[in-house]
Amino acid sequence: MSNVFKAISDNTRREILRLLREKPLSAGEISKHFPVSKPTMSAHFSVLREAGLVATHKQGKLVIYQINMSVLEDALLGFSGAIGLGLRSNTLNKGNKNAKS
Amino acid sequence: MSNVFKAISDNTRREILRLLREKPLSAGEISKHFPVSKPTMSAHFSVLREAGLVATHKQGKLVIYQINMSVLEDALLGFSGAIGLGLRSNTLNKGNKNAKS
DNA sequence: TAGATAGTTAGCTAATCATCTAATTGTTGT
DNA sequence: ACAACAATTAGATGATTAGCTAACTATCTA
Repeated sequence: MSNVFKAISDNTRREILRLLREKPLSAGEISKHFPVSKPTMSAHFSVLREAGLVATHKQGKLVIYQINMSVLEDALLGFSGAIGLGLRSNTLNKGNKNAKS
Repeated sequence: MSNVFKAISDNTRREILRLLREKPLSAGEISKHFPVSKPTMSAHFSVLREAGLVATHKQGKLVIYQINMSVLEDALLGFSGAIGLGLRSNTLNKGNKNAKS
């Protein structure tokens, strides 16, 4: 999906995904790590959500963001394959896409 | 490198890389595959070149573009690692980054 | 119910981007 | 030297983008 590449073309959004690698985080917790306004962060979240790279659920007044590894994997692997770059998914993570390590 | 992700965020540029997978091509040969003007294509080539994704050499009046697999591999693998997505380089292609298949 | 907190939406701006046409540079062949 | 061809540069334009402040919505708690 082209939206995935647009989404990860921005450094702030790549950093958001990196933070989400550890564990799901609320919008506010994520925003603390960046020197930009909350509305700007919210816009970044929208881009990531529309690309399917993150999923959300509400928890009280918090909105929890969670990374969606498979969408990222599909895009990267698909592109890598189309280009003839032989990237492979790590079999250790198969069926455990959100593994911390 | 952030420029790599910007470069591959555009569909035309991803297609250019896909064409270059087969073999090095001149600017004109590449341009034939796209419904945009030559100057626009030239601008796309600049973005790819500045990201280090392609290298060029002149051959008479032709400018030959060649894909640089290792830069792409480094960026994708680096990001994949930072995010905790366990992509690995295909060992079959080790030391043969420009392999056709 | 009122105040505080979390997050998004609305509306704006400056910068970047993809695209175009016209002009320029460089190379080859006659 | 000149015509033809390949490609880039110059310069303009409309669209998208990342950023901001202000205002709104929703939830919790005192």
